[in-house]
Amino acid sequence: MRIGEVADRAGVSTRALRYYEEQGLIAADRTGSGQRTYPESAVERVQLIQRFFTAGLPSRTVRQLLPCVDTGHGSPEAFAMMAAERDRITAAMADLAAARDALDRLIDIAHHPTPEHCPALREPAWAPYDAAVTGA
Amino acid sequence: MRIGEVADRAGVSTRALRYYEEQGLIAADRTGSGQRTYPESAVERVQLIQRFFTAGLPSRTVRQLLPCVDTGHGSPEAFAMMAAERDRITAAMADLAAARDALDRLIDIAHHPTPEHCPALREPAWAPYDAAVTGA
DNA sequence: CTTGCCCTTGACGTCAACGTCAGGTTCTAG
DNA sequence: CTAGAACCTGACGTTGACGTCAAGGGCAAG
Repeated sequence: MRIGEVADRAGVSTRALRYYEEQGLIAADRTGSGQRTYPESAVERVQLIQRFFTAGLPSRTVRQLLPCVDTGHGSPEAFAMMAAERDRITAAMADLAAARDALDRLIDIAHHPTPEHCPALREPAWAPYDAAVTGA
Repeated sequence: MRIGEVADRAGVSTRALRYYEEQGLIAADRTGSGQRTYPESAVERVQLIQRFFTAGLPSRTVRQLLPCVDTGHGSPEAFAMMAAERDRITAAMADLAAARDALDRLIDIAHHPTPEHCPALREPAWAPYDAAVTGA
């Protein structure tokens, strides 16, 4: 498969694929004339990379991760990193949930025919998170 | 309150506060000599802004959102935007969950004393998402 | 008055994952 | 053989939320 087909099937641009190669995330064979050639598995690999990028992992981290995908085992540092990223993702999900709750509250408040300028806005319904947890 | 105290209490830099003002997210009174003065409520407001930023909302969107926080009601466009952002956040949470699952699987696979180079890696356990849903 | 910390504006730097353009080569269909 | 698609490398542009440095003004303590 050449780069265009991989791009189409994986839903990314060819520029992205060349960037991935530049970052050491995918390898490509070359034809005699220098054109890249990918195996079928490249499509899935690209989609996995995309999934990690979407989750906020930087390319440097993904680069350390992918060998584990290939070999099926990882160094202790790799484990630590994976665990750390897992925790980071979990925390990010909590942050998203908090923001969505704030939005929901805002939608709810603004949607109700507010009687006398809604006192609920005075309650720090979105603020006490850090104050309560951090306890600073 | 002057800018430094707000920054400390909200857990952001003074640069960030000036940036927020520049983007029309917070207003500040000025003393005769030009120094910014904030009310107590600024701390909560900044924390709310941070929460939205963390959730991936751009400053432009937050700027459209905050008047609804202040007035307690919003235009139909504001409603549409809030709903859209809510959906985007929900989708982002799903993406995070998918990436975390992939990581968990990777951790699980790599942690087990893999017998013969783990065939589970050959199952496209992380890929079929788009393929199955998009149906392309 | 001076030391020193906090404040001001202005402007350039950063980082990541690409987008985009330029200028040239290669493959493919007719 | 020739047009045109697809590919190549190289390099600069983009975006957002700030960081950081420069050069100066303001203000309470001693």
